[in-house]
Amino acid sequence: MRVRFAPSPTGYLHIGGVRTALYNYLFSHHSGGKFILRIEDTDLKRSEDEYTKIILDGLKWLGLDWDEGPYFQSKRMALYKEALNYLIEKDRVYKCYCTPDELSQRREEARKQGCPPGYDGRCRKLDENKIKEYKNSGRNYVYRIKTPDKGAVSFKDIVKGKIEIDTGILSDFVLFKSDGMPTYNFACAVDDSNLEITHIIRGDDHVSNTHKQILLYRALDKEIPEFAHLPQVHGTDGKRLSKRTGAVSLDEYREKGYLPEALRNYLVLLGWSTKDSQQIFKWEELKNKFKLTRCGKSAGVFDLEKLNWMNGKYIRSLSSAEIAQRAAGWLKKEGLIEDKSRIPDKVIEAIEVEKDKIKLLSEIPELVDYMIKDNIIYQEKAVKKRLKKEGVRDILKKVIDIIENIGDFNEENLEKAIRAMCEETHLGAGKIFHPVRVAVSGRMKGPGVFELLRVIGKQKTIERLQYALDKYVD
RNA sequence: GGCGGCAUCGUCUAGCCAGGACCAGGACACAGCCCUCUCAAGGCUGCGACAUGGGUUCAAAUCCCAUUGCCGCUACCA
Repeated sequence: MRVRFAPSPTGYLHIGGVRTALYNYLFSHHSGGKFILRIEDTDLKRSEDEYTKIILDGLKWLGLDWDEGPYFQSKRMALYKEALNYLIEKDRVYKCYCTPDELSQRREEARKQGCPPGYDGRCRKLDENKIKEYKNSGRNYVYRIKTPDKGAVSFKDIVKGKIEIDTGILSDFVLFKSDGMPTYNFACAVDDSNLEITHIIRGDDHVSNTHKQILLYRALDKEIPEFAHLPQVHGTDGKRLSKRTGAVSLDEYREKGYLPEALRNYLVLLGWSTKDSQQIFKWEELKNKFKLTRCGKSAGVFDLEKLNWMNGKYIRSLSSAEIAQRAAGWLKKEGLIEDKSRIPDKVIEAIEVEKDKIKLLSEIPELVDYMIKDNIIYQEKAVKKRLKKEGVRDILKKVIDIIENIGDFNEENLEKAIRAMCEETHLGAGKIFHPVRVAVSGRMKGPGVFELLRVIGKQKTIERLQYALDKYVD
């Protein structure tokens, strides 16, 4: 089995496209087939090498390595011309001299009268004089295919089932543009047949192209592959995912700190499921379990909340050292580490105690920076609520005293000593823990106080307690 | 306008093909409780859906028809 992913290099890798690529990858790996990459860059105006690089990088990052390619349509012109010549020989195409202006004018008129707006086929039978006249007036021409007037084109889609249309409504569409480039449908059909693609898995915005392409396979006397049309990915507005309703490019997710394995897992469930609605899959497991026949038919809304949950779930399953490694870029950017390849234990410890809270790699720095950096910011609200209270002065003083005289500065000793202080002073644990947390971190939220103190260290803990005492406590 | 496709909790979905065990199951989100020094995480409970109308049948989420809504295509874009 041979499948392909065929994006056009238009600037970024669309997240919906990524899901298509994923399904292709999974399908081919499920059955030991080949996953082929083809870049559809026939629209020269919009294609750039830089855009191609974005696609390749993105796929690699996600672990969707291809077995063949990338093939570039712009470099396969000989193939399309050859195919065109075959059709000319067989008299299955003709030159059309109509200008774009004429065409759009006629289209408009047809629509007004409620007729199908397709090409009326008037250049199919031009006499010699007319052709001469057109040539002399310097008109350009395109090649159109002669579509059958009667009959039906039908195919059995793996996800949608049988889809049939009347060929009568298919007008003679363009194969070669006047700039000498093949159209999408033509290049696509020629390539898919040349690359011996057995299963075409793509978005369902291509269903209506399929009939045209089948006509082309027939005209070319080529074997028709299987088709599987995946429902679209929509934004929260129910429309096609757009920048308005959320991030559409893979890079944006990458930059926010989503794990590739989490993104994959989320994406695979957007349109596919197992009988028992399993949520979390190991990569290998996914390759085994994925089946096109279990894909849904209706469009799905991209739900960022669920992605966030899943990302957190995946992050929690990693060791703190691994998390730190993966977050190295963000840590460095915020000045928490100097060298991406050598992450200090302190940073890993800080991540360890805040691990359960991480949803995105990019938010790690703000979660742990106060445990690592020297200067911290005391949040106004926290100070007011926990430090500007009666009795806090005595409590903090006592805590400093305890810590100074503690044996080993570890969680057990700390807890034992401070709990003992609770008993002694008849104060509830919160009465002591809360001010201490704010005094050493400047915040009301964070890890348990004892692990917090351990990570900060004895020296710094005492300094901060003293500082808070001097500066904030009445 | 024409043609095609789709329709189960707010969202992703299971169930539909082979009608009954479905007063519709799971997951995210939300609410409450438990745990607890805070925030999370985790556990438990709750809230919440078969688009509408007809039919077929002893029995319909499931089969048929119609309606509605949404999406896509209708280009010398891909």
